[in-house]
Amino acid sequence: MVGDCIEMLRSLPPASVHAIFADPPYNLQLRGELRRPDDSLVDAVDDAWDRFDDFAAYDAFTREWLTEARRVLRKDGTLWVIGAYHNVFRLGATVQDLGFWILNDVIWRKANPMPNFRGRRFTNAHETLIWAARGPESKYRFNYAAMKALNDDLQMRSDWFIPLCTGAERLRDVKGVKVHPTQKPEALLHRVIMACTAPGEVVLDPFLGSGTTAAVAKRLGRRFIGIEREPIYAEAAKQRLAAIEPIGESAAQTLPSKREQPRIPFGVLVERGLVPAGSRLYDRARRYEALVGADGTLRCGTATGSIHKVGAAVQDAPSCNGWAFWHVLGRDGRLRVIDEFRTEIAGGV
Amino acid sequence: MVGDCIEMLRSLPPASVHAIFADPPYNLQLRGELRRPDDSLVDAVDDAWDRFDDFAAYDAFTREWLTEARRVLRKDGTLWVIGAYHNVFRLGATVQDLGFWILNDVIWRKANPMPNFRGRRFTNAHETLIWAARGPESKYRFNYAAMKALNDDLQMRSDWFIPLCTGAERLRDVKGVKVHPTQKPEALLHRVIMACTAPGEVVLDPFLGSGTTAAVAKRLGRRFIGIEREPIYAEAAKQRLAAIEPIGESAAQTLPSKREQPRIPFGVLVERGLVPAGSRLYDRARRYEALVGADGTLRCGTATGSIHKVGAAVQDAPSCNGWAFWHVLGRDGRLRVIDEFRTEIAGGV
DNA sequence: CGGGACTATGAATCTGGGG
DNA sequence: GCCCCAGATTCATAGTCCC
Repeated sequence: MVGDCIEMLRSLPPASVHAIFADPPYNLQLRGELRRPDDSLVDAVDDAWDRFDDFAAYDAFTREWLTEARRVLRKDGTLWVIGAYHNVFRLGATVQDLGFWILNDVIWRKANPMPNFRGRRFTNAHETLIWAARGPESKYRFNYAAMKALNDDLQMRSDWFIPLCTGAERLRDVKGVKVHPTQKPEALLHRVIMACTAPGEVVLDPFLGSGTTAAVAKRLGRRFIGIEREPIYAEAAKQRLAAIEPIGESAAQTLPSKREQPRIPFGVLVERGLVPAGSRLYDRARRYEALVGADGTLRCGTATGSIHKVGAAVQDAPSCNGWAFWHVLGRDGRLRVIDEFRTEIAGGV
Repeated sequence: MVGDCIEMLRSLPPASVHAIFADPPYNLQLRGELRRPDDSLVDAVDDAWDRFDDFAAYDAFTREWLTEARRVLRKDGTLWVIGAYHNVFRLGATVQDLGFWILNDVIWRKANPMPNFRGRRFTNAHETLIWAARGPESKYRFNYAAMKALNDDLQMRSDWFIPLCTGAERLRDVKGVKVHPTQKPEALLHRVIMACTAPGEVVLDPFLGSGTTAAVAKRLGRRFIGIEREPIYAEAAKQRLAAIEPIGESAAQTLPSKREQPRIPFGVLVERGLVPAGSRLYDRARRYEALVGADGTLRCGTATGSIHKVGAAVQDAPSCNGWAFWHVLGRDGRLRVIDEFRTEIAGGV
């Protein structure tokens, strides 16, 4: 969509998108007035009013588009906002004020940042992303297993090391001039979209710019909505998108976590004779021995109940994952954890 | 000084300190107990000093102490504030509202953060520091050369990799219980104080806690003022300080900073398009063919998982180095082992 | 004394589905 | 909306103990 971000957002139905990625401008034009860029503040007078005015206008704009974004976001959807120290604190505070629930702040560590030429500050080598659910109680999606897989089977951390967008990926006009001043790298959006969406879900970018969000969403088999006010950027994004081929559906899937897999009650193993009623289960150290009941319950001393309940009871622990705690004793004398039987019949229940 | 931060600040003369380091309460909002997967209980920060009724109360408190801090700060002085996503956006916005001029936000990347035990978010692996001058026109001190020297003659970046405060540095009582829940590492304060002060200048910490700021300031030959409300913490800091010897003025203190391992997950090659999602990998004999998923996993027959796990599964082997096992098929029909792509990535991850 | 096994712990807004 | 309960979930260090 080409047009003003807030107007376009208002035209979208409520609770309709699964994820929002927003890269708002920080020296933006408000209602036709051109705001001064930061370095034009040459006035030596320490004029606090003036500064407050600027911040207030920016905050009002932020509040307005974030309010609409929240309306458009599904209950279980999440919001990503990216910014730098000039604006990210105000963004984050407004995100919280509007009722979003921050899940993480994520640091994009730039592999190749621009050095600080005057030697008066630290090299500004990162930007900050805020990841938030619609509210504190939201059942948001987080593709934990996929993120872990993406990071060589270690939990993904909140600091991401990703190069700037350069080379062939950077959109340039016929003269070789870059089309957009702050084109985001596709690798960044790849991680964002893989983290919190499934194939076919809808990703919205209210400040589309050169179209990185839409490009990555399309390639990963997600649907997308992009809003951009400047026709030049919108046209560049359109052309860019036309050349993108989605990867196959299988490759676009996120590794399902155990929680998403079909649940198999222990009783099914008993019914099918994989763990027969009347047989015995043991913990790893063979300190405890439990009798398998025909109804899928265990008995161990005075404790009776589910594999989890009895596992917790014998250990005097608050809870226990019985699938990982209990074992079957094989004929070779080796213990086999009962969780393995579940995967054997994962085909159907 | 032992006493309320705001009252004590009011008692200090205006424009009298060169640098302020502040680690205010984070206003964590924890809802219940949290257990590790092994059922052990996480020791939460549930102290009364960290509880506020709502954002408005926290903001009012922030505004009050920052106002006094600004009054006490010299015109050429700078302010450091540290926080996490719970509070840092509100802190930063207030810093700006009061007229401070943000110079950098700096990321403390934790070498050994606590994992996310429930797998519902990214590992919270960093905290944010805000570095600000008193105003836009301030002639603040930045020891550029010292920072560059501290960083192997490269400009110091805005992301700092520093371990948590553990081991002998961590203050403990006679029972071995940590004295303060959030003691900051001396390495962090070393860099802060070295960056923006000269020997003999005054460093103020309005939330002294266990006294890290004062300890490092004393060792580096800076004068210091510490304010702490809790007598227990104040007493611990006092004892800690008594044992500190200032280093000689000419001493070239080098940090025992640990080099970080440039580990490159396979998923990064996928994100960056070096091995695109949806493409195929082969073993050397081309007996097996695997599909590359967008999350950096492979799919080959029924096997799904990391390059190592799938490599092991197809060979029916206990383990496998996927970097050496899998290859990309080039246009010339030649196989290229994926390990070669790792070396193409500059820097680290 | 070295190495391996085992344990402890760190600013944490840490579950979800069915009845 | 509330209650109940199945069951999913951890990484880097430092310290201790034992062989």
